[in-house]
Amino acid sequence: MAFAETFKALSDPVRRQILELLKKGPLSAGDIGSHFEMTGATISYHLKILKQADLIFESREKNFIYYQLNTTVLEEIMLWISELKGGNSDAES
Amino acid sequence: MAFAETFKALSDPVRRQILELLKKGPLSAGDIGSHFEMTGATISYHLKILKQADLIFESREKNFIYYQLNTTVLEEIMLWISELKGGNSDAES
DNA sequence: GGGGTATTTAGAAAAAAATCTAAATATCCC
DNA sequence: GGGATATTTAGATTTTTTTCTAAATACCCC
Repeated sequence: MAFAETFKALSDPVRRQILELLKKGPLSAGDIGSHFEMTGATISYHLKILKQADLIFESREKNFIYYQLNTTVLEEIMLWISELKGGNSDAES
Repeated sequence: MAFAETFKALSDPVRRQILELLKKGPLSAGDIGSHFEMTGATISYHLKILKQADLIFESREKNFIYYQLNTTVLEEIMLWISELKGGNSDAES
């Protein structure tokens, strides 16, 4: 159940910002890092969390690793929130 | 910007479960606590986080404090996720 | 008012997460 | 192969979060 993992991954501002950066297209770890005031190691840590949550995936090319958004998991989150908003749990009248 | 707060609040499994309990209707702090293996103080802590994130609100009655879901903030989260999925940031063709 | 129940607050302890530095891999390209 | 660049891993430290116990509030009802 990677569900909890996804929520955890989304809870950090840096990681959300990374996702927003990737919205515009794939970026290398270095490119991503250049947007933040932290070491590459820390960025790598955040990328690992996002990867484990299935929110991003990587593709290797030349000497770089490019990361891109994986939106499929976001559907699940949307569904959960939607059901929370939706009201009663089983059915409606 | 309570946005980050909301994500943080949603990142904890206990708090998500509390929200799910409240989906069925208002509950007192004690009622909520009876669903978990933790002290009332800890439940109170989680309720405070949820309250600060505007995910729940309380109404006092008799000797009890009843909590209920506030779904308005969830819209914002949905929107954010939706835009992340949606692709380009400003508009569509 | 005063005992009783419900909940919160304060403060400390334990657990988890974020960050750094230094070193390790991995891959490119000459 | 070997130096150069990109990224990750390991381990330690700092910060944040979760949890507990004990005490404090708050409110009810006799």
